[in-house]
Amino acid sequence: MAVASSVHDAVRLRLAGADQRYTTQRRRLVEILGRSGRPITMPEILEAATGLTQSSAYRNITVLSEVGVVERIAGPDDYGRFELAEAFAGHHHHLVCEECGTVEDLRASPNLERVLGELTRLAAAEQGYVVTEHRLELRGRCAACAGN
Amino acid sequence: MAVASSVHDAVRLRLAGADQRYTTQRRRLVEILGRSGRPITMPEILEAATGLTQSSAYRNITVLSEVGVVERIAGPDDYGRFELAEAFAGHHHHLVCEECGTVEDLRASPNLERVLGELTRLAAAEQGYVVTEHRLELRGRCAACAGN
DNA sequence: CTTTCTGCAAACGATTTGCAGCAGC
DNA sequence: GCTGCTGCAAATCGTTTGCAGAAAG
Repeated sequence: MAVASSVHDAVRLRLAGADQRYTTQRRRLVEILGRSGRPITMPEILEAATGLTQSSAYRNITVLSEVGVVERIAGPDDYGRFELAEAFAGHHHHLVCEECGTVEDLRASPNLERVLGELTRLAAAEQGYVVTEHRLELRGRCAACAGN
Repeated sequence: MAVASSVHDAVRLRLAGADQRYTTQRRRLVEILGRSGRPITMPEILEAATGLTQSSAYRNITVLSEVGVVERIAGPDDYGRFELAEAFAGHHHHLVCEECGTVEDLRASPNLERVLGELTRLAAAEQGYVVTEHRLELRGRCAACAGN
């Protein structure tokens, strides 16, 4: 399943706004992240596409982060995980397998999200917080590991 | 506010179960983490108590993690953050300030917890996960930074 | 006393960066 | 063509580890 060209257009636009170019390598990164459907590590990114240099991949991930196209999250191990930002991948949460370390996406129903958003805003307000985003992390065993 | 001696007793017990000793330095770490009321970085830990060596502090944090007394979470920057595990600090969530990077604790209302429980059940059902724990991360501006 | 800690200094590994040549616009 | 990107190799920095002396039980 390829990434929609509208996504590429939007990315190009964001990059242009920061005087950045949408190069072959950056396009490939967006493709890989968009296809994976879950946050992936740098080793996984490099494995998914030959021809990417590690240092340049890091540099480009950084640039894409700065223009709000990519988000970096911290996994259970030493590796950072990268995914398309919510504006491109949609709002979702994460399931972290404590056994194999994989991180999966989870989409919640609009109903639950609405209640969640409201309650979090309320709770945080008690401590003077202005909440801009919420992210839920569920830890446990993924289907594959729970079967063992 | 000092850490209750019952906590120290429980920690000593857990350590003893792994053939580990409850040394002065480990006790001091538990004190610091227990008093902070929020996850703190290694620099903050070392600043909070003179006489702690960095390498030993890391080693002891690792040991305390292994026996389930300390938990390590990833903050917005390069530093890991450490806190007492839920068994000692109670169930709570995190507020991450996008401006200053500080991480605060947030205790949720029963209402909010109920919604989280529902999301958890949903995840388990849809993707075959066995969820053991949930953690909510709210991003935004802390009271100090929102005032600016 | 024995085993586990501690401190020091050196090692590690993910990520970053300087520099010279290449590619987008 | 100018400017910004790429690849390479070296640097950075939080964290880990080896080893010899100190402390817990």
